[in-house]
Amino acid sequence: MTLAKSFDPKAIESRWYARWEEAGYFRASADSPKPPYCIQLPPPNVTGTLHMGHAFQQTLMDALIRYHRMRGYNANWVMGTDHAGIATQIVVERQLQEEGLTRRDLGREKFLERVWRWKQQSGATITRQMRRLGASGNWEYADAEGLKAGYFTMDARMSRAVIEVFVRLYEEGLIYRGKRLVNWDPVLGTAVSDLEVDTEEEDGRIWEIRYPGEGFSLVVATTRPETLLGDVAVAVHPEDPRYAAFVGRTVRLPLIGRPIPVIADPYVDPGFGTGCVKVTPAHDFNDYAVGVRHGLPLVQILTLEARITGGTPYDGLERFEARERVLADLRAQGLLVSERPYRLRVPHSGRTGVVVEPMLTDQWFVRMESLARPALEAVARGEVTFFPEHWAATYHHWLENIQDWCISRQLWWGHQIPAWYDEHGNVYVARTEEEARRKAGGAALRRDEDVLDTWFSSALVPFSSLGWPEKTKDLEVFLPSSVLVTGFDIIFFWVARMVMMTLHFTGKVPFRHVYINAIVRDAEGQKMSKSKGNTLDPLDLIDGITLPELLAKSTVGLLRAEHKARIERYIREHFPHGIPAFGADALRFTFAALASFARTLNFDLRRCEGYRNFCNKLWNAARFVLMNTEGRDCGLDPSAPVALSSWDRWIVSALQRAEQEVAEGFAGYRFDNVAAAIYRFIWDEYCDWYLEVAKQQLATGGEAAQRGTRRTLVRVLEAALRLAHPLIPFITEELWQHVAPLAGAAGETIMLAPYPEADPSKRDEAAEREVALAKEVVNAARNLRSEMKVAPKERIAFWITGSPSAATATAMAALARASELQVVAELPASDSPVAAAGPHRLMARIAVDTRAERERLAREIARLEGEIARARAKLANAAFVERAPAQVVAQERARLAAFEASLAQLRPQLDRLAASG
RNA sequence: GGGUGCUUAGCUCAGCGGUAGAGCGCUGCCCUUACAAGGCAGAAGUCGCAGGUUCGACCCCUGCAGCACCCACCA
Repeated sequence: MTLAKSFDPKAIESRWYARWEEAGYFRASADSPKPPYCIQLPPPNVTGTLHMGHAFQQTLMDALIRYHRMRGYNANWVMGTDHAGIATQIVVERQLQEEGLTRRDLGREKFLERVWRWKQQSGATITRQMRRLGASGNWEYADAEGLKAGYFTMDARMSRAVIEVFVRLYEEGLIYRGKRLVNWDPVLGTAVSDLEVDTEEEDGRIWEIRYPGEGFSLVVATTRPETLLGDVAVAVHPEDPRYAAFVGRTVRLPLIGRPIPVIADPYVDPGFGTGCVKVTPAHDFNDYAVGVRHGLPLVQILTLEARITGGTPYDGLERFEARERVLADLRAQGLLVSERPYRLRVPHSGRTGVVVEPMLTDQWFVRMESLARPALEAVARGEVTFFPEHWAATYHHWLENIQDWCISRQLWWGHQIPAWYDEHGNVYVARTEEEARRKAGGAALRRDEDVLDTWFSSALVPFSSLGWPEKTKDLEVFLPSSVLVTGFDIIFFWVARMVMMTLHFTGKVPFRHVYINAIVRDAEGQKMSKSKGNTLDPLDLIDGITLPELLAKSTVGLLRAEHKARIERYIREHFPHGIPAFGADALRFTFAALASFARTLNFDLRRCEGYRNFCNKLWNAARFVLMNTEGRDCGLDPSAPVALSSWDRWIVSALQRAEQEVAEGFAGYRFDNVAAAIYRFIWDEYCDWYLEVAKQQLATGGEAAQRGTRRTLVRVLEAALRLAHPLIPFITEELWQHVAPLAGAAGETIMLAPYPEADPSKRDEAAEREVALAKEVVNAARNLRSEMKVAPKERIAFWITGSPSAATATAMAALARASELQVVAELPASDSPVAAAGPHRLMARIAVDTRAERERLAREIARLEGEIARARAKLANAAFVERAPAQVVAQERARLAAFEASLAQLRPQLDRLAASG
């Protein structure tokens, strides 16, 4: 069967994934005798869609999984999806909003039904997209819901582990409940953790306000004048002489008239502002600490919706409105001393972007200190290793300064906290309501309404996905997993917490390696964002998309209509013809090629196009090989004589080198090096040199030589396909099916074929040297042809000195279009163009364009003279000769000699041309 | 205020104490029966700046500049 002239990714990809999955190639089991290799997928949001970051990360994971599977490991890629509490709830609430409803209109039960429905309906999207990418995940593993999507963090099994962990931590005193100041998102109406708050610098204002006392007054500086309603003191530094006399006295709170004390606290920086600080313990983290130290009361002046409350004249006003009213009133009363522009840091909710408010509420916390210590030690001891290693410093820094983790969220979508209260407010933490009731002695109980932070369940994934709290064999075999592949943005959210929780509950680290992948940006290094229009959908890169379709999908559902024109402009400029279909393999190869240890990855469509071309190159190379080997003797019969040329031995040797490079690349998570080694081997060596030489060998070689060439062609190609399979699974499978039988390789899929390992015994230094020289001669000949403007098709004869090898002769005929290679002791005295290549001197037997040749020679001579001057200067330096390693000095001498020999040949030729011309 | 990373060809990026590299782009010539998504040849970089170490620095050290990001309670 013959292959199409160019490869069609769509046709190939649709064929293979379903077959692989149905055949069960992705499965792994704890009962396998093979050594385990396990990766936990960072579970994507169940209702989400695949973006470039996912596609990148998953490509690398799949490459690792396929690589190890082929190497004989029991490769288990544990799949799953995350319920993503806040994100998912927001989406569904937005849907309700369009119907004019709120979640409270529905009530908790109905609302949750609605979220589950949305989850069922959209949950397949992202796993379907992952399949398009070729992700060979173990979909059936931990698949409690029977959806072939792995676990879901809220499925029965995972939920059980969450409850168990919560109860145990509570019983150990590591979870506690308390009224604390927490970051509050007034739009979502929930607490968020420190990590979910993004502090941004903004242009704002700072005001100075006078607080009058008896016979004196103090001026405080503030960026939030409305909070003075909740002030309970004015603080000064204990050693500030300006204010020492007033400490212990009282000032009156402007607008309110409440008397508040002047206190001394070292927290105050006397050098900043006026040196007086208003203290609002109920609405500021620092002031809270001050309040605690001084036993000050808490005056709450904001509702959970961030409106003023507390019996002030401003009650009911929204906080920013209240600010303006307070300022106006202060101004009216002459208490506003100054107003200046000011750069300030404003905390925003990572989810809604709204300004968060420190709010005094009852919340659940995890005590982190004792959990953090072992997690630090595990990394310090090298039980967990970061790639690139500098990320360990980030990890350490956070864990060393860790704060208690607020885990309760005032949401409905999530794991409801397993705590019940009796009518007296006593709390009973239990696995079930029954158990709680027993503990409460049968009292009537009410369950805590809050749910857990999504990251709480995520932190348990390394063991909960393996069946914990049962003592399963999976836990023994697949924990710790081999490597975690994830982004640096969730080192705190997820990585550190997994290490802490897994160590605490299993005594094992969750994973041995952490590979921190780069963040995907656009080609110009800009963050991808929908409002810029520079996002790329991995599926569009795979399938292609027309300009109108791209415009339509990029501008649909925009939050701000005014962005539309800008986005359209961006897209028309950057994707004037839409996006061609590159196919999953090209996309994957691009990701791998760009995956160096840099922290950003600028995704360039042109790179993707280049690697699509690479796939096409591979396709056509296979086509050529099949055309020349199918139905012919490929040397499978061991009794038939096989003759191997230096070129045949060389390509096998080069393959070993490539295999070695690939192995090193994978071992160090240098996917860019893996991709480069494969690319270079297939394109630069196999296609550009070996295939061309093979044509010659097949055309002119004897029976045994042809057999040897065919055998080498198919065998090397077959191995190269296996070598490339982890990066480009679809095309390699398609081609392998055709090529493998000719190479004598058996098996129903390349996926399970053994991965090629470098075999030192197949290295052939002699062949490599011979071919290197042959290439040099060919290059020199090609250069002569090109410089002398010989027509590409024209065959010309060459003279050559020295004793060219058979490899050189073959290559000259195949690649330099030499009609004849005449070996001579000395080049004839002729004006014909001359070049030097290693020990050889080469002369093209053509009528010369004297001027062009003189110019060419002069250029070449100048280059040689430059090299010679540099080498001589180096060798003339006594210090260099004495102190540099002998090998380096010898190498320098050899270079000099080679340059001089070449020069000695070219200079007389130039003289001769000068004389004759 | 701490901390991390980056600065190499037009663009995107590798690199290494001993001859500056790749992909894309660019120039010229070729529709040579595997591939024009291709072939061949070629141009192109004082490796951010200034010092230092060294026989030798793009690489190691110090300082500086610029860019990016992370953390942090200065009202």
